[in-house]
Amino acid sequence: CEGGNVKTQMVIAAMETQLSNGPSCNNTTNGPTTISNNCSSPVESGSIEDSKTNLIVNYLPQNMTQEELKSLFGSVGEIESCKLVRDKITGTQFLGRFKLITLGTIKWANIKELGLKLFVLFAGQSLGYGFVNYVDPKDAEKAINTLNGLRLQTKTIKVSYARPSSASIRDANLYVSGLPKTMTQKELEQLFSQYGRIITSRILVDQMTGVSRGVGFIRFDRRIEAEEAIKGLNGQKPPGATEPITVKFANNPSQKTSQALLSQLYQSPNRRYPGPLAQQAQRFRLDNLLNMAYGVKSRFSPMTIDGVTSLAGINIPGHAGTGWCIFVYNLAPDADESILWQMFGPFGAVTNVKVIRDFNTNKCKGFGFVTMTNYDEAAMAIASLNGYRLGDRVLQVSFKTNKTHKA
DNA sequence: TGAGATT
Repeated sequence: CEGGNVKTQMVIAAMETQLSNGPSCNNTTNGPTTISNNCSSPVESGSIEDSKTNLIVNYLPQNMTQEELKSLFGSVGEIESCKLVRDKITGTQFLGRFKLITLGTIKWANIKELGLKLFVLFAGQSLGYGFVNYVDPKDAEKAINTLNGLRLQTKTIKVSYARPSSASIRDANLYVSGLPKTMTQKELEQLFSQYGRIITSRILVDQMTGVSRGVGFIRFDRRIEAEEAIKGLNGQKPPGATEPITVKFANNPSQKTSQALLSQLYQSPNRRYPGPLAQQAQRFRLDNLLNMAYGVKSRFSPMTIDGVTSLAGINIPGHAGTGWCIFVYNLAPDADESILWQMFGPFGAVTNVKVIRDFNTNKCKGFGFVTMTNYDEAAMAIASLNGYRLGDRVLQVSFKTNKTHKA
């Protein structure tokens, strides 16, 4: 993770499993027969004896590794243990005959400069905080004195004693909406401070105008304080406000979006486009995700943030007004339109396909175009079909760019 | 509904 690039390690692990009572492999199932959650409860750690040696370090730079953290804090004294907290496995679910393992925070990622929107799972990436447990309490104290407030890249790290982990200090983050646009962060804190100790607060602003979006976050020290603030402030009008505010617990992003992922994957094209390739389409998605998750070298190319940013220099993908134009490269000389319909149809509405042929031989020149109506379906088709082996060829599939326009 | 404060 160097040079400020956004690294996305994995997108999702989707693992095909042979369930003992599951359908056979060539049986088309249209949906989950069983949904189960195998989330194990987190192991709580920390103890009284650690309270003078164990530190929590917040606001670490995104790309800082555990080794770097250890190196930095090791300069103060001998470290008993050190851990950078990273995104982790969040759940296991069954999707028909597929076992779906979600390995982190799943988000729609907007790649604004490319006009792309991708469904990406951020797994294994730093959550921006960590723990350092010293052997000697004196070193812990020294680390607070010398490293708290240290500037690292764009961040100012915070070093403080970690409390023994317990449920009472977890999930104390609140989402607040309906705030008056004129309300400042300080006023927001004043409003909430009556319910407990505020750790952090934030008001979201419009990126263009800098004007408040009327939405903010309040992180309390303790869960119970957050609960009391919801009771006291949800549906209430702040002083001087004309509208009531909404106060609720902030999303646990990975959980919420896992559901979105499930419905996304389960949005089976089978019903609309019956046929042998329809089943493959879903299979492609899962295989593709599996490969991305495990870094398996295979016929599929992971479509990660990195994969996209590596395309920097290519202009906004081709939106022709009538739909999203997709460039398909490395088709065989005898390829025809029907193969494009078959491959892309299962992913959604296809309005046009074209194989580019040599004028004299009438053989395919190795590439073609597909136009799809809906962005999300086009993106999913690209993510799934890029790297797909068709016969003895590995296809390259991407949004059409200006570079290929003349062809 | 952002970054990232309880492993």
